[in-house]
Amino acid sequence: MSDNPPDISHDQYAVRLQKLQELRAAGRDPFRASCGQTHFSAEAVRAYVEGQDNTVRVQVAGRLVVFRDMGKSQFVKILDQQGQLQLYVKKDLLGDATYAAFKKLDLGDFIGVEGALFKTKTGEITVRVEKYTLVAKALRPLPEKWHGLTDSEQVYRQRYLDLIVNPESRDRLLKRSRIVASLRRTLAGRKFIEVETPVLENVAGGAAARPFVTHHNALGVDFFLRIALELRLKRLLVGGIDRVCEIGRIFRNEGISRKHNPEFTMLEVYQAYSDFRGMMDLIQALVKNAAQEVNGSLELKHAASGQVIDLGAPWRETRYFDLIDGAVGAKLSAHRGDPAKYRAEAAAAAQQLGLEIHAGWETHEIVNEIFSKKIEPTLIQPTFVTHLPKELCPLAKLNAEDPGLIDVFELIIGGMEIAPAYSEQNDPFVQREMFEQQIGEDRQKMDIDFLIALEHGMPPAGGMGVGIDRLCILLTGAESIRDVILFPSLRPAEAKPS
RNA sequence: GGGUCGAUAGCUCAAUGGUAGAGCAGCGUCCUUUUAAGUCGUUGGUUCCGGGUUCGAGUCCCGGUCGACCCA
Repeated sequence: MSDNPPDISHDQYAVRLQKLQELRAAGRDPFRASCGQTHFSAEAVRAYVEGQDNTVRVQVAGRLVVFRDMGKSQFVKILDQQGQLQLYVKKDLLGDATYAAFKKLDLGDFIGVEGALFKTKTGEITVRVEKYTLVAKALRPLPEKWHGLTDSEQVYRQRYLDLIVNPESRDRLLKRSRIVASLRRTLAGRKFIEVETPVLENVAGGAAARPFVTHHNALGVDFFLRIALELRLKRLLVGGIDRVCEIGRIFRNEGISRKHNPEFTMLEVYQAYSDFRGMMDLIQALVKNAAQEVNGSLELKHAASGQVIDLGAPWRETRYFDLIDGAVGAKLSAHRGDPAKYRAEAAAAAQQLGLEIHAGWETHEIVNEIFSKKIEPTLIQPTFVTHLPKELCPLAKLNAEDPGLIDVFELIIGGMEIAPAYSEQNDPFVQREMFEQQIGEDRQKMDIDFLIALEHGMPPAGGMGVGIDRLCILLTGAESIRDVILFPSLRPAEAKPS
């Protein structure tokens, strides 16, 4: 009579689609259902009263991720934002028809259940299911439950799958959220006002980096995506907001690496009447509170070096040129007064250390190459590097004793730059001169309005930038910035038919 | 931008230049306290894409795409 139906048993999408159509034919659309939820998974486990099986009732919901089917009963697990929770489903509790329908569910489906808590003979707190509702059907199968998803490309492009099957990935997301919340609490406790300033700017200033360019159609002008928060926040200091901060996305049109993503998150803080030394106190509070919040400890394992980073010990403070002289093994800094000699000695020292230097580099760039290649990676314990050469930042105050240096620190932890801080330059004449030296003749790059703001008077201030992504790498033990950024920048995927 | 490595079933991985396999998932069976549950059976492949060498290519060569790592 009729043809045999095609064998779809190998096609998991087709099998699931057929089940969905059968449900709809029976008048049940799982995408229209909803359910109650009294507890998340971890809350349900905590709600259990020891020795009091079947007394505490809960409604829980989540995605089915484990089936252990024993015929007339089965243990299954659902996953919600707090983790997994085991459910026990029995035929004689649900009745034949309902139990048969439950057995047709697929891994990945979302269900809501109602029942009482009990403890199994192996000691796992479990919900004895009395009622269930399928609330969303999954048409595609989950990745493998034991190994999870390992293909890094799929992890980044389909982060939702990574979050479902790799618990450490979900943990990192949760930790990042708590780190940021902790930073906000610490700042609020010190009376900082959090603001939001524009991402689209006419002049991309406050740092040395290539910006992204975009276009505004109605105005007919190009905008730059911001490369720093600094110049906007300092205008707010001028405007009388004495302690101001912003946690914001910034964009730098530069290379991608384990420590760099084109868009990343920066915390910048500005505190009037303070200076870079005041920022030392603040950053220690920010980092220690966040570490305590997320790890319950001030000790961190630094995977790359095997060392234990002790945030509780006094943080080392050292001068930039002391580190340089130490790495070079000679008094390189003694030649700073003699430009030709200084350059020759710096180049010789860099070459001796096996560094490649470029003919066009300024002397301070050669010296900083020594710093970033030979010194920074060795600074595992928290280290404030102070008294940097002024060329490295045109927005900081010059040192009173040595105007070739600036009143700043660079905080290094785990071989990574975590936070630079300055005594902020508020002399409009010096600031204009520093800008001119930095950008030369290119008036387009000069933020004139910022200079006007300074002429209205800006209080002395300490300012600091904290790379949130890098702080998260440090505090979560991640190997790459892509592990702490949910959707890292990638090339477009080849269009694949589904 | 350069170098090295990688891409095989939905996922995790095998496969001397000679019939593309396993585990999980799926499908069918047994099992009412399991812990990567177990048990018996079973389906499933554009080997990333395009060329080339060869009697024969997942494997060798060339080009490309995407990713990882290192370097700039």
